[in-house]
Amino acid sequence: MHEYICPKTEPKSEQELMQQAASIAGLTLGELATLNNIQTPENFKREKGWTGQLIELSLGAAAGSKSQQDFAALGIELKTIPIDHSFSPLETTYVCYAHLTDIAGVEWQISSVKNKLQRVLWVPIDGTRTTPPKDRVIGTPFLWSPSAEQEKQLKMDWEELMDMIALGDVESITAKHGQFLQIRPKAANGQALTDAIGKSGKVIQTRPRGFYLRKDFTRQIIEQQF
DNA sequence: GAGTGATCATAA
DNA sequence: TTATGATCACTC
Repeated sequence: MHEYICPKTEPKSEQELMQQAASIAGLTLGELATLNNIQTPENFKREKGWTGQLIELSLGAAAGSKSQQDFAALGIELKTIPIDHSFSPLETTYVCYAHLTDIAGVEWQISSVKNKLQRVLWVPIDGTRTTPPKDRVIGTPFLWSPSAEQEKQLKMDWEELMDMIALGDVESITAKHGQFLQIRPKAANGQALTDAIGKSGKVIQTRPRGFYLRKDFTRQIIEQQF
């Protein structure tokens, strides 16, 4: 176990990334923030993505919003996941933005959902709401790839949801669809609109959506680690 | 209490 | 506006 040192560049190998990841396990978010010279918010009512960005910074991920994996050169995506004391996920996990137009011919194999989830470095973090951010403890990060069974489950949900979008049924999709992968609104507020396919192929305006992993799915991933 | 739908910050 | 990082908070 080596001591945590702020990265200056992106990790060049999986081994380098994993060693860096292991070095933050056991630290609190407050300690890690201090080591990186940033302030820890009192709560996440406003800066909801703060944890994820702190971990990205700590592991040397290139900043910015790119529709690529966090460590593109290594083909690895970074995700933090809030868990309780029984290692159970407290929140669903955002995967990616859902495109609602020009989706004809898009297949699972080339979908951004599969692309993002191919190899994920999960960083479990104690996310009990009663624990202030600075006292939340980082767990042991681990690398995961979907098993054949898990990928099949995701593919089925994805195909069902994409079919509905393609057929102009976006507006009837709710978070109840999909057993493991769901679609929910993803926007700055309820007023945001984007183009989508409507009935009879007409272009309509609707609220932007994103793909999310249900807690049942992420719980499987975490459990298979222990 | 769980889960869905709503919302916050930031970059390009 | 799209997309990244997610959690909040209301309803059931």
